[in-house]
Amino acid sequence: MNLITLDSLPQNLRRAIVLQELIAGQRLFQQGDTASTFFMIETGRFRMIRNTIEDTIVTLQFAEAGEILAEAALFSDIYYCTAIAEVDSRIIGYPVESLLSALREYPDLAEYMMARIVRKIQAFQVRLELRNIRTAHKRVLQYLRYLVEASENVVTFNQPMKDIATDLGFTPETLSRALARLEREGAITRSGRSITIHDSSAA
Amino acid sequence: MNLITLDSLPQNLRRAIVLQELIAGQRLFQQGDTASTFFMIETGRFRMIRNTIEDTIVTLQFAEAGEILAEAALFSDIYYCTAIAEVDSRIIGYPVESLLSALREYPDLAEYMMARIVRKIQAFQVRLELRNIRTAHKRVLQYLRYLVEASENVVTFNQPMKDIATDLGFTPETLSRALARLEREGAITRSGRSITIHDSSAA
DNA sequence: CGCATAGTTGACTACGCTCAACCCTGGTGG
DNA sequence: CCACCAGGGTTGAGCGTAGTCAACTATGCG
Repeated sequence: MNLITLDSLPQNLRRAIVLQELIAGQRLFQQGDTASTFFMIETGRFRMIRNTIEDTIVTLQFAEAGEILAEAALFSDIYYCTAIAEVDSRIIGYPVESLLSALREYPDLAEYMMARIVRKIQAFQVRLELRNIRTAHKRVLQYLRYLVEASENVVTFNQPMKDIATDLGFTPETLSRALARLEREGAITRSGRSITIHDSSAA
Repeated sequence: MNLITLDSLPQNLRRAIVLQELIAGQRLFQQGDTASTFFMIETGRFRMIRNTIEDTIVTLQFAEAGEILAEAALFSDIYYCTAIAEVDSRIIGYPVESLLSALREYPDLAEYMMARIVRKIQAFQVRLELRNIRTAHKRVLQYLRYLVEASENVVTFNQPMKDIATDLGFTPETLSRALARLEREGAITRSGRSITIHDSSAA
């Protein structure tokens, strides 16, 4: 949980931050609202959605504990998407003006923030790369490979598989079939909410 | 062309930058190389590719003049993808150490850089949102709407349509059919490399 | 003029989506 | 303790649409 620990923050910023608890289903901010706060998730999970043309709602991403939220708010005056708590969650809010001035004053903080944002770009790049894999079972396998990340070959999900499916750009049915196929072919084995990958080669 | 103009840069950074010319097809850097330089495109266009499992090569994105390249190099020791010049191009290279120390010293520069990176995140988000639109002609139409951006309803392409197709995640054939359908249905009209959109409503 | 490449169009295939039924689990209340 | 219910997950059948392969045209360049 790679947060900026509270006591390492500059005084004036520390005084400005706002802690907030949300229950499942509650909205942190809404698309179109004036953007005055930057967030970091302490516990829980958020779903970022966006209503596009012809009132279809798309899920842009899920943000887990430790991730930053609404980095665009730093340089924009409105939120361009809506954040909904998927489960009970706790977040830290940084008023944009306070944060910006702190970033000017404390190069360490600025560099840390930059690194966080860059990492977020990479996460998007990975997701886009996955979308280029058309066949379901291959995309799913590669997704799992990214998740295990050289640690153990086991990945455990703490969210419903249907959310994994939307994250992958599939319907729950397709994901289910893909996992079944991967298991049948011996690439993975499942037990409960955990999946172990047998061939975790390739980056 | 929103570059950091050379004479507004701090002295030591200005001395460190490296200008480089590449001809079409030349590689700026390669996946796996040690990452020591951050780039900004002055003129031209680059294709970022990545070889993934089973030697399939995917195109992550195209980067145009004015865009930044390899922002991940700032906080990583190797490049995670390969950049190839699509056309003859000119780039500015900033050695990572020089740039990082300049960012610490000059808050304006740091804030500017952060804004650039955040904008890049938003670009990825848009692209991911587009990928959630399954039917080709709808995705293409929405893509065009993002491009026109409230200016005139005309967008002119300076790159082959097959590259637009890969950017959209389609084959050239599918893009061609989608454009033909949109024109047939009266949503757009084409003439040469320009497309005018008649119904540019919706965000 | 000839060649290479991009774009278009057609026919067929393949794979993910949709809709539907069914199973299984966990939680609730009688 | 069991009956019931709701939701997630699985499986099946059929459909729709993008991919694939191929042929053809158009354009630009040597």
